[in-house]
Amino acid sequence: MELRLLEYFLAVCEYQHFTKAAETLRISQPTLSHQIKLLESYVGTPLFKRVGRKTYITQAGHILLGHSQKVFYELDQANLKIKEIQGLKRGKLSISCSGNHLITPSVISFNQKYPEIELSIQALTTEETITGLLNNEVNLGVIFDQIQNDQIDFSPLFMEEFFIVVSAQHELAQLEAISFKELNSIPLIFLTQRYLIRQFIDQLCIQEGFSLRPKIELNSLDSLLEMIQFNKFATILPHSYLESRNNVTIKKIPIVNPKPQKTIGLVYRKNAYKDSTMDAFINHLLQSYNVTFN
Amino acid sequence: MELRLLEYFLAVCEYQHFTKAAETLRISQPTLSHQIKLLESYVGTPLFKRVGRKTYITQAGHILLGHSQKVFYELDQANLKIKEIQGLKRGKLSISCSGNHLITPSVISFNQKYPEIELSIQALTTEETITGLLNNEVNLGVIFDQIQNDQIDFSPLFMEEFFIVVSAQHELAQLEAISFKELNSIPLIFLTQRYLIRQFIDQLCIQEGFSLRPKIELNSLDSLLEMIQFNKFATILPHSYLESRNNVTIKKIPIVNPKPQKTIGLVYRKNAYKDSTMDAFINHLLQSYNVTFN
DNA sequence: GATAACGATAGATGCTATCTATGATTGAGG
DNA sequence: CCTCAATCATAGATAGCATCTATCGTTATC
Repeated sequence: MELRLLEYFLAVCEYQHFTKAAETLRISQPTLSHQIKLLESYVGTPLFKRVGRKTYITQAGHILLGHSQKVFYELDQANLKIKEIQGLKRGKLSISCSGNHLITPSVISFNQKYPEIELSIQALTTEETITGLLNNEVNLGVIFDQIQNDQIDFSPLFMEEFFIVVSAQHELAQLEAISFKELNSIPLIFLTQRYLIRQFIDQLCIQEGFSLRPKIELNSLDSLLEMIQFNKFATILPHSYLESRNNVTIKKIPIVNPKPQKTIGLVYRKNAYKDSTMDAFINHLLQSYNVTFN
Repeated sequence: MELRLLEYFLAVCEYQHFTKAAETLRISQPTLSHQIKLLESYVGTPLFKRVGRKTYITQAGHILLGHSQKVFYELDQANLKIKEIQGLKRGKLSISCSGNHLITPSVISFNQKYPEIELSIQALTTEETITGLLNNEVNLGVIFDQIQNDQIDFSPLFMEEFFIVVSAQHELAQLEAISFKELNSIPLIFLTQRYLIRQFIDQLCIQEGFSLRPKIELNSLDSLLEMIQFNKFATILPHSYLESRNNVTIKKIPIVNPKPQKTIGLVYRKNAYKDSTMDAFINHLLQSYNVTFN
């Protein structure tokens, strides 16, 4: 049975008159009669009582009428909601990032602009983000670069710089800058090797001819920051994270020669259809960091 | 947009696989691809994300999925209810009769047999019943005969006999029978001339050479019965009514020579489609009165 | 790098919704 | 009682579209 038949049916119900209904439907009266007959054969019972010049709806007709109206209501609703998505009045987006701090400001401004769009943000490792993207569990990722996967598109957002971080009472607190090599002799706490930040710094150390030996390894930036407060250790943290935790009791010291920095970028599935929700968020992020966007 | 497209869409959603969906739908894969594309052009946005060998549902697809399921639910419900009507598990019937007493026993037994069918019964004059039938406000009527309307079908149910009725203390209370002519000399109360019973008796009187002059005219059988209790008057009432008001304080006396009687019959619109509800009630009535039914 | 899996595309075909013309029935008016 | 207009049903022709088979392009997998 087809929707067209139900449309015809509703028109006949409205006018209780085949000829008038056919006119409004812009079809010929024989066609309408024929199609209603077809519908009646589908439901197995007459829907109208044709007596003389008048047409009445039968019991079965009344029942079908009610449910047909609901059918069209559902279709209208679906249409409306889809249009809302296209107009950014509705939507969902699942974002994965290597540290919430990377996108927190953008997320807030995006939500102010499009308050009806639901954002789900989770901090995951770069690896987890990629598998999430490939399994379609995640729409977007924000990660450090170095991705070599031809399924994934990468767009640079900004350059992340890494600082030595100590408490204000630490012996190094007054230094203007620290050269990279000095890391070899400073008592450090740092992230575990699962983290791309750690891997990145480790690699730089090898290039500089030594290897990093943190006194303590932890698996969250927040834990590192907390440990710093005991005045004993230094650690290395990304600039954007320090911005998000504007903490006066700590001191950040630039590292020089070489300056460790890394591109932060947006990743999503290559060739994937970007619905308007995703498109809007991507553009918003690029705009936030003054990246030219297409 | 057609329901077929939604069926195809649901199948693809279920399997997330065009070829498998096409197989269960018993159509070819190219047809399915083509039809889904058509649906996507109708809703104005992709419903599936085809990436490599895998197929994912888009946001818009999810929305359409939910509403499509509701659409099919509504259609199922309509179908179910219509089938229930045909199986007499559901239904409505509007009945008009010249006195509820004519069908009370049948109505009760019908309700016991088909408790889910709603009956609306109203006592109206024969004339009102006929216009009700013609205006489609009433499905069935039970009336005294004499109907001359080629729009209406008449099926006899039983023969109604009319009795002289007096209180047990009335001076005529002991008579075995009264001849029709004696009505001329008995102080009577009777229905107004709007009633077919009255018209019928009036006509018989004229045939017998006199005219009826009731001392009081009333417009309900119950009022007549009440008046009788004052021992002063006699009245004429139909047998079926007296059966329904089994009142020991009154006495019914047969009228003879001629015996006034009248066929009670079932009326409904000629050529009208009789749905199963109506058919069941008609057959039930005919059976109740041992009339052969077709 | 060959192969299998899978969806998209192209062109042919058959079903069916649609049309016009006409018939049948009904109701209103002279 | 007859005629005419209104209304829905029927019949046959036609055109549009869903469907098919054959084939291509791309993507994983061994």
